Amino acid sequence: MTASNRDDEKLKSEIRLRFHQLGQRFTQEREALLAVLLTTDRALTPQELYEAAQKSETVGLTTAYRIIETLTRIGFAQVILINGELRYRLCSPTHHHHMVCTQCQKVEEFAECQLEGLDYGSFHPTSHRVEIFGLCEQCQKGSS
Amino acid sequence: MTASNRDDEKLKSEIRLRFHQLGQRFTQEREALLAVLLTTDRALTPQELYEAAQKSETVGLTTAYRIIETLTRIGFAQVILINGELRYRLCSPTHHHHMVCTQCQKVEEFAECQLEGLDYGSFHPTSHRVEIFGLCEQCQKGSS
DNA sequence: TGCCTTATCGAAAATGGTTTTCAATAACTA
DNA sequence: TAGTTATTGAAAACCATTTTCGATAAGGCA
Ligand SMILES: [Mn+2]
Ligand SMILES: [Mn+2]
Ligand SMILES: [Zn+2]
Ligand SMILES: [Zn+2]
Repeated sequence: MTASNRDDEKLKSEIRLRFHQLGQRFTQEREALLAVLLTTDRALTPQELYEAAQKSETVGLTTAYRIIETLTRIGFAQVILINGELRYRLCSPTHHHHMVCTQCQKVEEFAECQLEGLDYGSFHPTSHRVEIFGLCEQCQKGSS
Repeated sequence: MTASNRDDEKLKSEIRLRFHQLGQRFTQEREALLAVLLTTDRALTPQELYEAAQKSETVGLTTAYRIIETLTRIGFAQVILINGELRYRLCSPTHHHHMVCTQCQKVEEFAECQLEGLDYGSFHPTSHRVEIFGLCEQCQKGSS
């Protein structure tokens, strides 16, 4: 099963380009970690990312933390709080929001955004976050 | 400056009632901690809650953690992720969302919710979270 | 009111996720 | 290919949160 909602090849080359612009090297370890992030639709903990990447390449947990930090900082990943845990998901850099399965941590993106016309009074908004929590199709069947 | 958006007296008695129903005692420590939460409009870290309560009553940090856990579990407080930190805010138990100042951590509630009519496809939604980040009125002036 | 049961408190220790350190290594450039 | 320098990862440090457990106090009841 391939990850949905994103154009993975496009995203991958965008990330490579950005890394290059920032003078970052494209190491085997980063390649392996990024491959994991590109082929999952779940939001992962750093530990999970580390374990998954381990299957194809020897990577350190520290390196998993580092790539998460970098990707999040430059806007290619987002943190999501699910069941009290911080998890990370590769994201397309366009504006979108998330449907989050609280059972398997699958994250589906959706683009509709209803927040534009709202009245915020004297508050000056700069960004926002919308998360729909629930059960994905698979998890509805599994645990009816 | 008193906390906005909530009817603090009403909220306080609701919490007392709920605590009583659960067989929880209303100790001096909880009184002091709750007083802090009721009189601030900021989302606090456990450490900040502890320090603020300390001014009127001797409280342990552990107790601050415990009341946050309890209030969150029974729906009278919510966790918000601000600048990478988990912060907690007393909340009215009615459905609402948040405008969050990323500078002073002030949280204003708003009730409008545009998410009802959306099409979630095969995803089964159970709850959602909407957060508007930005600058409150004070912080706009202060750091122009 | 005073007693008794038991929830609660908090200091200290344990836990565990995340960050820092630093010497060895590998990626890019010329 | 050689040289420069970003990157790696094991180990240590860090620090927020949880657990432990003996002492304390809340609150129901006689
Ligand atoms: Mn996304
Ligand atoms: Mn609220
Ligand atoms: Zn699921
Ligand atoms: Zn502010």
